[in-house]
Amino acid sequence: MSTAIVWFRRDLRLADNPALDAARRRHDRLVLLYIDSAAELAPWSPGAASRWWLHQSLQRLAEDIADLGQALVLKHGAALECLRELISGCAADAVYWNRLYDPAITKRDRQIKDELRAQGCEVESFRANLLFEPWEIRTGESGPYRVFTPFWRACQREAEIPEPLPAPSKLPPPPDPGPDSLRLQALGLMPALHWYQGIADAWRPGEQAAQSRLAEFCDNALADYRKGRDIPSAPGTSRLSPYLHFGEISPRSVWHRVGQQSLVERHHPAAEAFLRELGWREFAHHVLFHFPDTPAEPLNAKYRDFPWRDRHDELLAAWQRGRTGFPIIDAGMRELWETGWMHNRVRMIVASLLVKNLRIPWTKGAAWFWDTLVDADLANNTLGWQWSAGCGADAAPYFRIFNPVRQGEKFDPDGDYVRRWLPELAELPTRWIHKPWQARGASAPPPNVYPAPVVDLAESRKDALEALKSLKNRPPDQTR
DNA sequence: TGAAATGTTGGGGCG
DNA sequence: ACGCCCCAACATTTC
Repeated sequence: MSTAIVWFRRDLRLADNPALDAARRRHDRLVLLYIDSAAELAPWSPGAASRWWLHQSLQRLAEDIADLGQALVLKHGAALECLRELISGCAADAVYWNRLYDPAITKRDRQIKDELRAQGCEVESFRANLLFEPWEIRTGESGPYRVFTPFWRACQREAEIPEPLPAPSKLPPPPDPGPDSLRLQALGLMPALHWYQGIADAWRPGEQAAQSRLAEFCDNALADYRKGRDIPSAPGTSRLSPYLHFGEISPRSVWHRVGQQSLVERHHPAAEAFLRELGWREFAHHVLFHFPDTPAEPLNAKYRDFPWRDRHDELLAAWQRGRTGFPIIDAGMRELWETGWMHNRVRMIVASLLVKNLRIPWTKGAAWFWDTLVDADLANNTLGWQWSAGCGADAAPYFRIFNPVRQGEKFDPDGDYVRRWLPELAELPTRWIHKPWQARGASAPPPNVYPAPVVDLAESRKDALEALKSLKNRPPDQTR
């Protein structure tokens, strides 16, 4: 009689779960475990919106497991201690988990693996959450990639991506007696105040919802993805990011479902464009794995001395609350606040404004996204912000400064997105919808209804370029 | 996965 | 018929 612990982390699914699959094939008794070990992941323990999602997702997973006659065991505390207690409590022989790649997590997991093996426990980790391991993909000089396109080409030279594993239809029972479990409520993941109604209305966490979201995307939006993905008022993107972050769906499942779409084969331009976004996710994890300091430090070292604005609390607050006076920005920031998510096109626009026009450090934007996004992911968030700030891998050149008016007119031409999130501008004619400060007479929104712009676009753009020039004259570009 | 400044072209109005 | 100007539309350069 042998017992294995399956340690769930951010792989909150039954389908295509290699650790679960191996454990149920090799052992007669299973303990299905989740440990709330957020404290040891500081400063990148999950933010408020992520904790809400995690709570919901754990609830779904526990239900799905209960349907198979098993139970999800919940623990709280340092992971190594929890595992040790459980191993001795149920005489477990093995611990299995699926790998994660955040620096603090890889370090901790390595330690746990060593310690448990030293005490004679079998430990195995599995690839489940990435298509390609960060260490598998190497440049010609066998270093990590820092540019996306050659990285993605190298990935595509790798072997075919295996088909996802089916969900088990039955599971080995728990040991007898089964281990104690905390109640989900006791983890304290749900916010004390009821601010999450908008998020709850916008999302349905869990593995089943992830599968139907994917199917709906493939049926309705995939064919027109290349254009549709840039229109924030339209359902043109997959909205799979939170499901992928928490592992409610695996990238392999997405890869194969998109590749098999009857109308849109793998090499159809629409499928390639979408799968390329999965590629960016891979790239973000690759970069974070090889450059573990990047959540706090620019990859390009010369940006450490960038002349950020000194006192920016008020401007930062205006940006966070969606009170900058630029409709596309404010609409995005309110979509984020209300639903825990923001359309990717708009993420780029709000990031550009914060970093370039307001000259507020990108780490402040990253911190706000970390706390408010339901898909907050250290790899993706870090790459995205460093890309926007121009200091990261394959970054946008610093002089690439988005003009929120132009971007609004280009990607939200009728103002549908702005009107949806800024009801105070609902009556404003389309002509002024992206520049209400130019409206005159009755259609002009009074300043107590909608604020005037917090910066002058032309002037702040010039200042940003000036700041960049001050970097250029610095000693040789020391990238690290 | 930019924007603005500057340069070029070509059609139409008009003396 | 012609040259001139205006300016939109596009292309190129620069940041």
